[in-house]
Amino acid sequence: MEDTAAPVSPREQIASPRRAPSQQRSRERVERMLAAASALIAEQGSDAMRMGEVAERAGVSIGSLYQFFPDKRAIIWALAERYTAESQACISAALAGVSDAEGLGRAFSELVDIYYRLFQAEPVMRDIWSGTQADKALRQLELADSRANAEFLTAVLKRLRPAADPAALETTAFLIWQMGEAAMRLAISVKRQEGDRLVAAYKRMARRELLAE
Amino acid sequence: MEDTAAPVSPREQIASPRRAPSQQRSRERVERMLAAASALIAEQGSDAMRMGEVAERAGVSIGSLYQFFPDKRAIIWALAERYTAESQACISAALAGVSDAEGLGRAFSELVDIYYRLFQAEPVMRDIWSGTQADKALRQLELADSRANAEFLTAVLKRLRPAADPAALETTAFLIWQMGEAAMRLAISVKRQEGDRLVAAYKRMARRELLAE
DNA sequence: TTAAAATATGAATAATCCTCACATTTGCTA
DNA sequence: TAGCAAATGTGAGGATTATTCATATTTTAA
Repeated sequence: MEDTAAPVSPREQIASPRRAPSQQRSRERVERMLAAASALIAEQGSDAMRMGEVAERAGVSIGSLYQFFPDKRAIIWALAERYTAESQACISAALAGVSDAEGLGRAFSELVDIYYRLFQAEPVMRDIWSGTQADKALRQLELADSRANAEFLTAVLKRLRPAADPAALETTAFLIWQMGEAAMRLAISVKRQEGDRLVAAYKRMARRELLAE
Repeated sequence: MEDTAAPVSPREQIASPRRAPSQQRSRERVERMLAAASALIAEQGSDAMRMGEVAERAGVSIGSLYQFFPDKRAIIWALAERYTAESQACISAALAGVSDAEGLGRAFSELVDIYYRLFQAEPVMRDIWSGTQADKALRQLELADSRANAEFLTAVLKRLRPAADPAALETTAFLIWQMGEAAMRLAISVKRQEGDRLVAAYKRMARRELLAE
């Protein structure tokens, strides 16, 4: 009745990759697909997003959608990748010029504010990073992104505390980063006022850890 | 073609509740269903868990499964509820007798260790709390659980620092708790050694926040 | 001009969740 | 104990949706 001897779970199979659009026409259509997906995720969440609806709203056939995205997750991944690229640039810029403890404190505080506002304003980003735990590929992307972001922080810390154990600084930066994301996620899922207080508390904790010691 | 005027997204509809098993026979069968679900989640994750497979492994028909669980999420919720009940008892016990800062430090440290070991040892628990973001009902359960756990911590803090603003203490406790869960999730998704260091770093940060100030 | 490559299409396939009409078992009362 | 109502058991089939594929069209490049 079932598969006679399936070596892997069907859900784990990796979809065959698709060609990247090479012509102007298809590049535009892919953009429309991503825009449609983004809008639908904002409206209903990525779980409720239907492939047929994405195609319809983008004005393409369902077949065209699958011409460029091997499966549903690939669309979400593509959107996620854009967000990571954007935010990394922003973080890198914010931390690049930091040269003393005071500067770090200020830059970090601003960064948290920016991220918090971003989380509040971007339902798509929120949705994608929420689903991160369920999807291995997405989880890897998020971890890689988090590590990259932590890297910027680590670089600053190494500059400020040359004597400290580099591995410990890396751990600290990575943890602070991940906790920040957790704090944001928590903050947006409770009442606004409590959310603000949670983010403020996180900021205080993180700054204490970053500056002291 | 589509629904003519669907007032709610079909995915958001809440499944009709089911009768609780009242006879000995059915209670045993429900136990078997939960055990089967648990085993399958441990093997493949809750997303890959198939209702048909749960029924088959439990030795019941698919219809019987739906007799007691309105939908797939309900099974996962039932398992989640058991874990929360168990862990709350454990946390309450660990923090109940704390009366001074040193005791809090010790109790908290032990609690983190216990949780970390639990996370490492229980793939089902891990899986369920991971999927928490995607499922509104589960997310609510997790938040409620987290609040309840933070409550124990808050109670201790209020005892130790009667002068402090109670709302601030609550926020602190809640945040520390959620961050702990984030740290655990992170720790188990990286190499063991790095995970250990991350948990240790979290412990240090959290203790500093709990004891100082 | 024309053949090859790229792209477009949507009916058909496949995998699953879940329902429902009907069968069986249990608990209870006369 | 007979007999009935409630509880429980069953699995074929309805419904939804991701994904494929044979085929048609458009673009590129020689």
